[in-house]
Amino acid sequence: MSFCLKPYEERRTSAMKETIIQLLASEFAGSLSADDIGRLLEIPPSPEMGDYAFPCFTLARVLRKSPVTIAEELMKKIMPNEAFEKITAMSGYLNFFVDKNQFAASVLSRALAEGYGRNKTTATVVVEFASPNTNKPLHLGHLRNMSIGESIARILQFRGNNVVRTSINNDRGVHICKSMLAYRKEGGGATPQSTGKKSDHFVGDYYVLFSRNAAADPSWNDQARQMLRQWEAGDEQVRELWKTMNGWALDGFRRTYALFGIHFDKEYFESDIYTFGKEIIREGLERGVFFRRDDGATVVDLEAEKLGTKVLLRPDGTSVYIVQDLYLAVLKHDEFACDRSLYVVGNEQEFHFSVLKTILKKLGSPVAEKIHHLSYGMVELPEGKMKSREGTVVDADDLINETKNLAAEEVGSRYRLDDAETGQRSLAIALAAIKYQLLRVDIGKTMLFDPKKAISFEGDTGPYLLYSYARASSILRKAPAVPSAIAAGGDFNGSEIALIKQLDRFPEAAAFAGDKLSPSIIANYGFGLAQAFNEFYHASPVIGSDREQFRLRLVAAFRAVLKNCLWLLGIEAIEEM
RNA sequence: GCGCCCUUAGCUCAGUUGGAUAGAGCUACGGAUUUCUAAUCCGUCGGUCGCAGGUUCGAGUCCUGCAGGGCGUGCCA
Repeated sequence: MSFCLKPYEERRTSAMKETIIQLLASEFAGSLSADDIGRLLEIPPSPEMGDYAFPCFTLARVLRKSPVTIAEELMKKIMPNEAFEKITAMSGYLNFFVDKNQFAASVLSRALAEGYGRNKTTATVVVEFASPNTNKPLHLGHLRNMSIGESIARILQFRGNNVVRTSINNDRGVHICKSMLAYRKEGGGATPQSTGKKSDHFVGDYYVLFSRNAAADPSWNDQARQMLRQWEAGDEQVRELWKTMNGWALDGFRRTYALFGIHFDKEYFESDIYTFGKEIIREGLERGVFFRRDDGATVVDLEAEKLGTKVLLRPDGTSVYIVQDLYLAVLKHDEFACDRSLYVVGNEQEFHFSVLKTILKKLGSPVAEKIHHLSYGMVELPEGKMKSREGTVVDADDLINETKNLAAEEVGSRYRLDDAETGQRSLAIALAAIKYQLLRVDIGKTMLFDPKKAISFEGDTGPYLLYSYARASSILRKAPAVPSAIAAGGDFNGSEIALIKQLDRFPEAAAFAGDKLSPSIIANYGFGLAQAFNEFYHASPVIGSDREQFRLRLVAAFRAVLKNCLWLLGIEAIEEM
């Protein structure tokens, strides 16, 4: 099921398209709505064929005429029209050539105005992402998750929503006890401070140590389970150790979040909420949605929904994971009065979320219709899947630091800068490279991440966008003030028109990205925009040209729109590379 | 076994919800810098859109079947 926000109050299409839609809508009053026409309108394969095209094939049946005839008749009816240079009828298509002066003036004034591409819907949306386990440091998979979560949050904000960023820390359970056990047995009192290790990596090392030991001696697994029982019984020493190590893990995560440029409005902890949800269980039993099985377990029958039978409480009365998720879903809804509640979670949990949603639905909860699993695909390496046991996991901090070092080399080979400036630029470039790489692929798809290519700074990459932005900034820095109105019209060259058309498409791209909850739409649009700019840059000198005034405005508009694209991707724009 | 997802150039990916001649980046090769940042730009090479049917004036896009791959199908989280 696709997820859509409320209808848009503001015009979401391009100026050019809107003009054509209105024109055609008055011609087809009754037979075709403005929406229908908007859907049918397309961009011809080449600019020589027109700026927009309207295919007449669907009308052929209704009007009992050939598409060719319809196109020709329409052309005669519409022309002359001051908005168009000409309109031609070609093999069943009606091709529109817009008046470039009017078009350019309209696009530039809109693109330079405040709020270009935004709208005013005011829904509240909760976006939950990151949600790490506190037993090992963040890895590449978390970086995809975090990039998606932050970008989605920003896209929704940009589209007028009130966005709340949350994370649930999975800080209890047997996997947490594993690193605790290894530390207690073999840590020898070492600390992150004493070893100089980043604290979450320090914790992760003991998780690895546990895995190694448990492989040789399976009794380690029993000891971990024993420790979990002690934890649940409130054993003071175990709780103390847990507090300390969780603190280390969380401190480390927060440093990575800060480095990566994300934050949360609210963090939840599994240890706080895992015992709750009894109220939901009681309600379900009362209503006959849940029932008690012979062995004492509390279960819900989802056979009708083809989801099997789900156990909620074990025979001993302890609850399974989904109960706390039910609780948290309701908690977030009550706490933020949200209209939507999104979960950025990997696609391996699709089944879990359909169960969660179905149970809420059976309970008659309004939350059921508001939650949406934003499922994303796994990240694979050239060698295949990442496996923590085999040590093929790409660590988040390591990746950021290595990419930053490579960016610093690139910066250093071009400019003579002090360390602080080099550090700042290379971090921005590295993050742009990583985030863009992770966001350019459709979120639903499994993606391949080649660390060697991730640090490439050429072509379809984050640094390419940054570089384009820096070039535009450089022109504007060196130029006289940008005029507030177009001084020159006249003959537009191909690179100017191509760039203007690309700018005109931004509101459509932003709206579409918001509808589909898809950062890759912004990434791909932004790349196309930067490409159009770089082509313009080579073909059209700005400063000192006889079209300087107009081109300065064009560069300023480009810079503003690209800056928004970068922001929507969670990427910081820098003025100089 | 069953359910969901994926398959487009050598590689990585787009393809605006069914429209004209399927695009980009990387790789390889060849070019562009007295001029606003060459992390750029231009050109060449590269396609049975996994396979087979179907619907349609029109299919990479929708439907069915098949093949290959991934994920799930826990009283784990």
